[in-house]
Amino acid sequence: MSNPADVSRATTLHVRDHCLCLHVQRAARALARRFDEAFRPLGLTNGQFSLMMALNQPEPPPMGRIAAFLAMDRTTLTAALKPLERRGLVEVRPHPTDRRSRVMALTPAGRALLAEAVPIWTRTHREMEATLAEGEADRLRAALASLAEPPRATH
Amino acid sequence: MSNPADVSRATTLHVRDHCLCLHVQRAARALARRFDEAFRPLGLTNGQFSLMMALNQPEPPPMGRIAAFLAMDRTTLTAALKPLERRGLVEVRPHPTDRRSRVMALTPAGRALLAEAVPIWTRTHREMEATLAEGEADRLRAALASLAEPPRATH
DNA sequence: GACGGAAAGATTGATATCAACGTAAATGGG
DNA sequence: CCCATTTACGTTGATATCAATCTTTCCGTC
Repeated sequence: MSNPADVSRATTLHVRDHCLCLHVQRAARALARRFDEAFRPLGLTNGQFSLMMALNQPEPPPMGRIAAFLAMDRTTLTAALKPLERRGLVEVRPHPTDRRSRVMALTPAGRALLAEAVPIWTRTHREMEATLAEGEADRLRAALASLAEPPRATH
Repeated sequence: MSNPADVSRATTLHVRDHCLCLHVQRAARALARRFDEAFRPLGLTNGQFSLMMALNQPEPPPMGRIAAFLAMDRTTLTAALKPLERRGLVEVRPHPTDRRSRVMALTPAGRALLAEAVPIWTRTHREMEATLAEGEADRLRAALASLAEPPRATH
């Protein structure tokens, strides 16, 4: 039944308990569900909220910059914009000078919906942060940010 | 142009810098890409690796237990099994006594592929953990685990 | 100005994710 | 034993995610 080449029980348990990738994916799914549920009355997901918040700036940003900020593929951003455009919350326009590029901006309806979403975020985030020890949130953010950075070249 | 009801610049920046959900999603995407790339020679994704590792136990577990462990929807697990079944890495069988339930088990080919994947995980994980300060990984895992827990009822 | 490489996105195809709804089986109370 | 409830999954439809590949445009060099 058991082959000597198989992964041992001890190794299995070690990986399960220590894999940061698994821990992060698990937390990502749980948090996504929780915020999705909170935003549901507005018809927004956590990802749509974060994207719209990233677009809420004076100068309409190009797609590449936002994709990098969200650490997502450019093509994922293209797809994520579709439902928001359909609902008239976001507008995509050609870049004024660079014809390769496109810039994104919230519409008035988008800004209005975002304003409704912020109190929900505040409440949900406060509840969530309450499960963490004092000062733990800051440390957590810092650690996640360093993990999200692309691997440094070793030279 | 600017409506008094709009979300202020200060609020926008606060949410962007503090939202744990965003930080976790970002790290999740970055880590997923990194492990996916490492496992690519084997044709595995990080999620498939974690799932197979979770199945690598003496008793074939039922779907619900694994879905809970991975903090994912049961239907997501159903979908995730499809490619692994097609490749003959995992087998799904009816539960021996409970006819509602189904249990999953690695095939010999699945166990063999998992054995190839473990050294890749070890190397990649070591590189990744190196970007964290001493003891930071343990704290990070603990914080993520508490975030991944379902919100406690307040009574 | 032509040309070659780099940059910015789009499209396609595969998998991942979950809510909503539906089905079947176990379970507990009468 | 019967029925209502709970439990365990599946299916469908929508969105999310990324690699691979392609097109268009910009920029620097000659």
